Amino acid sequence: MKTLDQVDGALLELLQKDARLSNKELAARVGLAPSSCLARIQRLKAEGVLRGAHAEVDPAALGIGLQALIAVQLRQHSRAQVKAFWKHVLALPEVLAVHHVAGAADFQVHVAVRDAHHLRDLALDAFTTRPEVAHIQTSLIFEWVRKPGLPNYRG
Amino acid sequence: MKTLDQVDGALLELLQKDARLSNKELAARVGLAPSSCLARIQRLKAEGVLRGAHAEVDPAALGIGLQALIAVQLRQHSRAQVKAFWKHVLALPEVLAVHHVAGAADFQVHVAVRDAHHLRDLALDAFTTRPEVAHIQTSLIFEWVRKPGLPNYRG
DNA sequence: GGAACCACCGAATCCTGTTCGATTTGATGC
DNA sequence: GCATCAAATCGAACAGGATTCGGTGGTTCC
Repeated sequence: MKTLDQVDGALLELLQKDARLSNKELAARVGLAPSSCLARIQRLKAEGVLRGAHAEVDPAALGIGLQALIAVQLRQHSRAQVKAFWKHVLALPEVLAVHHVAGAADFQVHVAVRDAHHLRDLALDAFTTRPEVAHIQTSLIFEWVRKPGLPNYRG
Repeated sequence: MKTLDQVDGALLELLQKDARLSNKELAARVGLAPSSCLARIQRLKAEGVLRGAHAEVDPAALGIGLQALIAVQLRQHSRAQVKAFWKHVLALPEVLAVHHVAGAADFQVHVAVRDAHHLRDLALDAFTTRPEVAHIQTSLIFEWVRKPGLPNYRG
């Protein structure tokens, strides 16, 4: 992977803010001809720097009434248990994100559910009953924000 | 906001997987004419269901060597303190996401930093020294995944 | 100095996005 | 059952963007 220059950084920043910008618009913003801009973006994709783009949707519109963070402690920390739990939890439709962490808990799982009833069922059926799970602690999410884009420590 | 039908759901799902799909392609996938498809998408945007699209970028390419979850406990839970902390933390470039939760901690903050040194400085300078912060606990992230797209509890 | 290389540009072509009027579909009221 | 209205869809036409390609300028390395 070649190192990124200022223009690459600017392109990535723009696309992280709005992935639907046209190539022409992008080119104008960074001061490049559309053809050159396109070449850059194709290179970034080929190198794996640009991994894709995802639309952001209003959770309420999809019937999601509440979200929670579930901190999970496993009984053992064997590779097999970690892998099994990881795979299981990723397959659940309610799960938005999974973090495997070092700390008080082993996993932090972000889930989106219809309502409190749904959350209880999920916690009981998909977490507590799992053999590798020792203990869980559920935290209701009042509000959350994800900043679009990563910080750039190169440019 | 009007209720979403099957086609709306399919469009949202497709766009959450790949926000750069062309209108023509989208139309073909859901079995609509491009013009009708465009009208749908404009309606979804106008209603606030479709909020935007963001590119996904390889963290390593931007010089991000490690990430962490920081659980924060405030001294008091006054509205003023919560708001002050929220605003402060959102302004930090290292912060990817903030969750205001009900549970053992008051906030869960997801941060991305260059290295362990950078993380220590961040914890000390931007968290521990804050007057409203009583206690923090940092968990290193080994690995994490965000599933693209929300579950749809309507369709 | 010269040759190879790289990124860039601008024009030409092809394709897509978008608009608009006509048509169909479905619901409502008589 | 039939007429009426509103909403959604379609297809054609126009405008504009995406993509390709040959040529140019600058840089590096013999």
